Amino acid sequence: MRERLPPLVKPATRKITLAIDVVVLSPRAETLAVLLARSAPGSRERWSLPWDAPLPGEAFEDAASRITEAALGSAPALLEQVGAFADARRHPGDADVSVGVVALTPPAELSPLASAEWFSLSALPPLAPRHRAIVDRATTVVRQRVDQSPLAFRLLPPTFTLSDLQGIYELLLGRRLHKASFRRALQSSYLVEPTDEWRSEGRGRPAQLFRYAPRKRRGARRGVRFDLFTEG
Amino acid sequence: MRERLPPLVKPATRKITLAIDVVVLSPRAETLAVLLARSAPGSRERWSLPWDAPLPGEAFEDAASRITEAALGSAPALLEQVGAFADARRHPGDADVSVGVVALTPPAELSPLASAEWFSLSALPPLAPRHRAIVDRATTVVRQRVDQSPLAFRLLPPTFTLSDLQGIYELLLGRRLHKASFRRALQSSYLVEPTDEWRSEGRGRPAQLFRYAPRKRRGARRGVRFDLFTEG
DNA sequence: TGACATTAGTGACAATTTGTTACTAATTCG
DNA sequence: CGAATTAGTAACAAATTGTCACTAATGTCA
Repeated sequence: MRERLPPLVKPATRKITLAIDVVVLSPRAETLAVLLARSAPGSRERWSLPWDAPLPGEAFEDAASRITEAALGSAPALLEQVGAFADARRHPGDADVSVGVVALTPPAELSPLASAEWFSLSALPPLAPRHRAIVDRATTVVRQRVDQSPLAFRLLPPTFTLSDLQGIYELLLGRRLHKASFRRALQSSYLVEPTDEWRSEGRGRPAQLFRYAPRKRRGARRGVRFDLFTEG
Repeated sequence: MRERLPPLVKPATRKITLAIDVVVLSPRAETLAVLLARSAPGSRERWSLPWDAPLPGEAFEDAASRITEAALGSAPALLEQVGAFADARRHPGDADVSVGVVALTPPAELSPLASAEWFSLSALPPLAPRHRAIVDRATTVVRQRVDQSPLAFRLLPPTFTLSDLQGIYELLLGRRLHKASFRRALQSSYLVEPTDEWRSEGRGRPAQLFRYAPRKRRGARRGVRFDLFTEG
């Protein structure tokens, strides 16, 4: 019904190519690992993040889930967008713009598909510059969100010991935590509940298994922390 | 020199349109205000976020700065990307994908350009659904970053009183803060330094003016806070 | 002029949270 | 069996944070 008038602001006329690039993270052998896909022969780098163009009408998260499944064999436990990337840095498929997504998945019993392999975050092979930037951004985002969202629980099986959980936090934060303090904080957060199962892991006292089961909490309401530039 | 071989993974072939949509925020009359641009006659909504397609080769931040300047008359003090948006929600220019950017600017003495106007965040006019989503995301991002990055200082003039600063934090956090605690925390953060100027603001004791001048700090190294789902 | 309202800035103490030590418990290994 | 190993916790010390009550410097107005 409404008339078509020339807009004051010019509409977006330029067409560009878009890729979804996924950083799949999983704990593996005491470190965080990234899933990389073998590149086509003749590519400049031998490995790349799993990526693809979104299908028409497909949401970013759906595309990221599909891409992860194609490389890993199963869907990830959590997806989160980490931003759009368009700097001059080269993309393996020469996409003009990339949307970076981080995917978390618990340690897999199964291997990834033949064309993909896990690499420790601290020992990545050469990647296309834009992929390198997306990996860096993804790890930063994960570290920042670790105590505002239940990320850590997505990197564990449905039941886990408190030592397992602490290990994930140490992996993500990159530093050791104190056992008693960690458990006390967890206690007062009402995020987990005990199951009646115990797991005997080789030697030492068996550990009780817990599950992620967040309950209502009295809001904390603290003052400002000015956690600016926390270095060292 | 390297040969061109057909890649295993299909390259991104589909072309799409891209817009940069900017949420310009500024404190205004005791609340946070957003800068909106008057829409072209015949548009479905009368107001929209300032937006445009990026120029060829132009970085997101540069585009956002240019777009802000076109609506506000001056460049913003800080820009931060808040993510890519591609859900079915309608964009005023029918862009397939939007990159949302939040821009912060101190309270302006000057009015924005004739085609733009400030609206309180709590009383926005109807916006295209995708713009609405970008505004919501931008405010969430700003609230989350407020104590990890010097956002608050970008919403103030170069010199300001500690009461001004506390007011910005209260605006951003949406709750009152305690004066003595706020100042003590600020003290130990080494983020501001006093000038030798004082400002008399109507009645009451004059306040000393400070400037943002972050200095080195011993890293805090706290344990995990599990600040999950802090509600109420 | 001088009381008082108003805003800035701070000292001191209480309440709470966090860091740490040192213990007890339950298991495997030899 | 005792030593080694991992889980789990009590108790205290140290640090941080919440709060109150105060002092300071101005404008207002009878």
